[in-house]
Amino acid sequence: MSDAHDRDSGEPGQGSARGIPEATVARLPIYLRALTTLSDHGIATTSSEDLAIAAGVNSAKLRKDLSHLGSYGTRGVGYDVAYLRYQIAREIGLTQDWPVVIVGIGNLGQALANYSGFSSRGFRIVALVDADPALVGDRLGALKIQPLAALESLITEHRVSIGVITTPAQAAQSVADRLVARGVTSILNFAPTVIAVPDGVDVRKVDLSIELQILAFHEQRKASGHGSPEPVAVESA
Amino acid sequence: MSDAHDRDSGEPGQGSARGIPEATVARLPIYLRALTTLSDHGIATTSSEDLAIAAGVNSAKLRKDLSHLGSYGTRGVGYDVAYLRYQIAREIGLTQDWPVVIVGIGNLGQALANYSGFSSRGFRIVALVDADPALVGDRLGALKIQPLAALESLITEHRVSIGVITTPAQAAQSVADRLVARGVTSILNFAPTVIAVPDGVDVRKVDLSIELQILAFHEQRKASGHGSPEPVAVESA
DNA sequence: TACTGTGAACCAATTCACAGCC
DNA sequence: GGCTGTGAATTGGTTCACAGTA
Repeated sequence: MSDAHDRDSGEPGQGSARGIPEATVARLPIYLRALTTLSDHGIATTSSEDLAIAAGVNSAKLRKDLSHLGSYGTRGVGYDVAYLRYQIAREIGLTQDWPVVIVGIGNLGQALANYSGFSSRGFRIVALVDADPALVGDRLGALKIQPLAALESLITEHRVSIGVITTPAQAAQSVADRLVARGVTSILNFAPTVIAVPDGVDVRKVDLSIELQILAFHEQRKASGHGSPEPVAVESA
Repeated sequence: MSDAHDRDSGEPGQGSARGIPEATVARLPIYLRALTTLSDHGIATTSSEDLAIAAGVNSAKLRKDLSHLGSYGTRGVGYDVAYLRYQIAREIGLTQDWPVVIVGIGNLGQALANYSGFSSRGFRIVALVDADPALVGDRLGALKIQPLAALESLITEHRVSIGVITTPAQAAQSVADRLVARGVTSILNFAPTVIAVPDGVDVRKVDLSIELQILAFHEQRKASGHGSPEPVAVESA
């Protein structure tokens, strides 16, 4: 996948107890979401087959993924929804609280600040920072936008370990440097540029226009009949 | 892993001329962006080594990726920035115009509607649609927000082939069904739910809270010394 | 000489298929 | 009987290392 996100650091060759493959880690949140939905619908038990459908993967992959966490199912029966949900949440680390700072309060930063999907999952946005003096002091929900100069003290004050960068591309590296210098070790980067960080710091990037470009590539292929004129139905959806 | 997106349809076993691996496709937009940056800085020629650094990958991967498109470099010299840029843009399909509709004009939908990164790359947002009567009629840039009932006619009128869903989760499937019924074959889904589509339709999903959860997982690992107490420097950044 | 393009080797992820258990 | 958990097989992707060439 694609995402194919790049994960470079982290001891790859360690044969220790807990070596959950990166591809599995990326799917755990999806399983968690599916389990929450099932739970909301009053479903108490599920099978790998049903859960896989709810998560949009195949059941073999789901079982293999879950097997990396432990044996939380019952052969012949399936999985207890609430129990499995808790185990995955714990594995991801959602049973604790993660203070987050958002740097760059443009349209996207505002959208993220208001996004309920964060707060409902243990992420607490504790500070909003922007370089534009015209924005500083504005309220957004319960938070006031702070000047960029306050970044360092805010990180320390709120013990922030995850930073979100929603600045223009040209500002992103400098913001990343300042986050890292103050001890932030995880960065979610929405700025359309590559940022360099020292080893031990995790960066995930989301580039909205890249996603559209990937779609455009496939769309172009479909438009020009480059082999089979009709989309062939290989496997059912 | 990218992100590890799932790509299911599309003839996988076709031995035709053009079988570009999905992982490569996902990186082409990154190379394109890096080339544009180099070009903006007045750089006319580059090597796989320099371009790889600008794109945040290693040079062997870059060369292998480019080799799938053809031989656009010169041994002993490198790549012509403008030429390679054009070739990649053409491969992705950015030399043509892609009309896009955005459904769901909440915070995120608005952010996307205003995002300049789309328009600058051949994506033209031709319609904004929302189910909330209170929003309908509002202007956003050059566009008026239209009622959900207008979705079908807008798709036809503007020949839309790419749809962006930024609705709440519960509305996403119904919107997807309507898009697909009118001939949309590529969907970018921001709603935090799995949507089912028939074979031949491409869906890419972006879930902002999932990205944070993946970071949280690694952050948790770093916090509890689970093997090596200090982050080990394996390779330089 | 310096750099690309690519077979070969390696590694990660997915899928298959069935043993093991309730 | 029905479902999980997992070795084995397969597929896809990355990295190595060097032959080929301007």
